[in-house]
Amino acid sequence: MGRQPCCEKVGLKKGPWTAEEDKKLISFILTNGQCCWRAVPKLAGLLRCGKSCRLRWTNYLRPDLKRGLLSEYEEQMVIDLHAQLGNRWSKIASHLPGRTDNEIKNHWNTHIKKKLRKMGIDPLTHKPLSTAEEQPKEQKKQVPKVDKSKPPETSSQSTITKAKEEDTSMTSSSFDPMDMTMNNENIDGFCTDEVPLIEPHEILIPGPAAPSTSSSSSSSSSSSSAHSPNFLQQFHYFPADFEWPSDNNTNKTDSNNLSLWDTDDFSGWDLLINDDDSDTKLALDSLSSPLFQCLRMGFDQDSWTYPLL
DNA sequence: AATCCCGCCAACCGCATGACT
DNA sequence: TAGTCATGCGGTTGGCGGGAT
Repeated sequence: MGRQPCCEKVGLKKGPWTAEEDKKLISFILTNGQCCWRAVPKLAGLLRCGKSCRLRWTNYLRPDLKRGLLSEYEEQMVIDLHAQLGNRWSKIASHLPGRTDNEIKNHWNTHIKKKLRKMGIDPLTHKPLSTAEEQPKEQKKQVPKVDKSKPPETSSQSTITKAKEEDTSMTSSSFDPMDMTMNNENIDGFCTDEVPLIEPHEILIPGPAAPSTSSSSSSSSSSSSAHSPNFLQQFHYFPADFEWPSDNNTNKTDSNNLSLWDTDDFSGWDLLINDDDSDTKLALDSLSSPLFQCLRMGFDQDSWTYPLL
């Protein structure tokens, strides 16, 4: 009856992930795509349960993640969406490309709540604190899961969520997170800080096309070892005259490094890959590494998954 | 310099839901 | 159809780092 158990609980590792584990997981996902999390730890050689792997990937390792603080615009988005949706973080996150529910939830609890209180707004009801405090506690509860069609009413007019009558429908509304991604580029203060845990050169991608890299793995989770500049260039993935992005808005120490995380998300790669420059296109078309197969085939920004190879 | 306190956030836990046998 | 499992979600926790004393 049923399926096999997800994982043997015995002997599985818990707690913070090491750089070595991250590398294994990234390599595996980039090679095989996201499927069957139960099998991932076994196949990737990890002593973790699939759930842990999934969380680590979705919350921290996904290349399309934005890192760093939320911009004011994003914060406003979160506030507006929270007013409509309550604590449905995944729904809120789905409107903020590159942000995870966990990240938004944390940000809400640590920053936005305080901010709203300071402004005299109750973060639960989104109403002025004086009146909100008169509300019975029960009414302060978030939207019951069973009644998703009736988001809580708010006194404030939301500029964003008006177009999002039904929260669960991303397709029917005129609100388009991809549009937002584009709009963000014009917004002052939009945070593009990327803080990769692992330097890309440390990622091992199995397969004949993947050049062997020196896996100078360190047991410490955040230390990065010295490595040669423009590591991808060594692999002949890019034309020699390809212009490498400068490192203005990252906090990396070595400005010669190119990080896969230098771009906000994969739309940046898409631009690169769809470059009209035929030489570049030709060079990119000849790529055969699993990583670039992923990139060529297009990162699915709707499901936020990589295509299966 | 040592200790304490507090905020942040990655990761875990438990539950709900849907898929599978 | 019932039992079991995979996955996703939201709430909570615990470790770490930085500031205060």
